[in-house]
Amino acid sequence: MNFHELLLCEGNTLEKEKGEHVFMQGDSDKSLYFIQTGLLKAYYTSSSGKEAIKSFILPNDFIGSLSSIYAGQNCSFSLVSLETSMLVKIPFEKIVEYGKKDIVLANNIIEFLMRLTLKKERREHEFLCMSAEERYLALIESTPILLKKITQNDLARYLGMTPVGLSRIKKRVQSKMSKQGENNP
Amino acid sequence: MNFHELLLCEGNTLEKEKGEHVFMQGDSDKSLYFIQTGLLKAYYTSSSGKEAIKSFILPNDFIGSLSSIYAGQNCSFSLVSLETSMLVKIPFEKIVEYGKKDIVLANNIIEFLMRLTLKKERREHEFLCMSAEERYLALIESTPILLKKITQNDLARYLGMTPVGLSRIKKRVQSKMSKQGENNP
DNA sequence: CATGAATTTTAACCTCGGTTAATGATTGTC
DNA sequence: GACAATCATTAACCGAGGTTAAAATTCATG
Repeated sequence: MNFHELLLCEGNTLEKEKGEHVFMQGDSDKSLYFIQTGLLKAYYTSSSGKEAIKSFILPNDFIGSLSSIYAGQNCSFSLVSLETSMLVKIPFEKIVEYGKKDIVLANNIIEFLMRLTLKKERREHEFLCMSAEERYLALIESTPILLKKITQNDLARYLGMTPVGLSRIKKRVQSKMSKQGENNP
Repeated sequence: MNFHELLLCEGNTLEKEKGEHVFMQGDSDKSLYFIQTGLLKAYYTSSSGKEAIKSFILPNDFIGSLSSIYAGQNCSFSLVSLETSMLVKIPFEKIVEYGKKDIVLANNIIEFLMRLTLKKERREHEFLCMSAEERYLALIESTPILLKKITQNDLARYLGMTPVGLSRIKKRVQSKMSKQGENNP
């Protein structure tokens, strides 16, 4: 059995309208969600009420709170739908259970975790080595599709800055671009 | 077979003196390293020559470059020994090969990857939601042992700031602490 | 112990991005 | 089409931390 087959036989499909939450920070939710269509955002809310966006989740991505699933704590972030989205929900327990019996599935899970780790490493690298402006430029390069679907507000909170800061950076970048376009002496 | 047994039968032990590199950014190295004793640091070097520290590796940790192992690229960071260290090196290919045949090992790998992902998530959370000062305080709480073994320079580069900045923060924190110690009116 | 090298601290100056608040632009809704 | 609501831009001010360079401290090694 592979991951996809497991989803079909053990998963439940659910639909979330724009603005509906799948779970909230502080909840206990030991499920994994597979996104079929739509767009979601995973975000932290700090004690002072500020929002920081962990990730956007696109079709064919998975999402779930590892700290709830694995570390025995509550969800460290909230998950909300930005567009009407179709999800498949599956208890993580089921995955572990089948993974213990089925080696093909176990290797699917390994694949999936490796890809996830690689993604997290890239993000770590960006925060460690790049300025806010560089992170913005890198995102334009790597995921231009996302830019069309999300607000500037959300984009800023994903890049680790405020919407005001991002607006300033955009302006700065544009003026650099136009200078680059001029005939250089 | 479990992870530990695989290391015994397929791994090679090697010793690295302080200052010796295991691999350099840009190399191709598709091995996983298990640290028995000692201390290592994994760090990025930016195009402008600046260093940012990805992680410190302590006994019983694993380290390897996922981008080389898995993404078919070169190592995105360098790995250097900070103290004389004993490592066990194993080609990642071997792990995959055995993981395809042995379900106990496959589940060991899943365990290991989950723990790694959880660690990366915590670090992502710190960069997204905390100031440099808060990250410093959090590290004092969570890993005081590390503070005794590494230089301020390395600590700063791990927290995403300069040694000068860290020195300033330390001073600020100390003055706060001493104020807290006074009799509050 | 003495010397030099590395590490840490301090100071002066500067830049980037946060904060607050006002102003425009867009969007949705009745 | 008018209104509110949300979103984006702009401006003024501020503070955290970067940069550079010098001074102080610690460490290593002959």
